[in-house]
Amino acid sequence: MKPETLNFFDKVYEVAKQIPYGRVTSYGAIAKYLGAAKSARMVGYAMNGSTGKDVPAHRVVNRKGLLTGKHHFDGTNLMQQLLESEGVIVVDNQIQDFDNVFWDPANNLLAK
DNA sequence: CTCTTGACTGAGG
DNA sequence: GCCTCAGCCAAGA
Repeated sequence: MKPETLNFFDKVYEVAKQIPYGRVTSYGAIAKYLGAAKSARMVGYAMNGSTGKDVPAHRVVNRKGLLTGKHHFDGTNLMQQLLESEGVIVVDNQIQDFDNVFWDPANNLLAK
């Protein structure tokens, strides 16, 4: 099947599932990997339906490492707790040492 | 079909 | 480094 066979949303889910434990990435990184760097917002929009799809949406944050999507989780601090459970330091909805835990799909699914 | 909204990003001040 | 503006594309009303 061709990549075009998959919907944009499905592609986002597939990439999100590839995020290793204790790592995070940004919407833009995923969007760029999918060839839709201009559609970073669509990634977030797609994640809207990620709940209940085995997609670690808590590992996806904006380029600042800020947990912009935490409001979409059940609890108010659920997203932060999930990240901290994986060894990611989160303070005030923002990931600490972001560059260290950042995971770029284009630099791992391809190069690696 | 048109308008609004949005889990974003980059550029400019 | 922070704030504001504009561009981006898809889905829902």
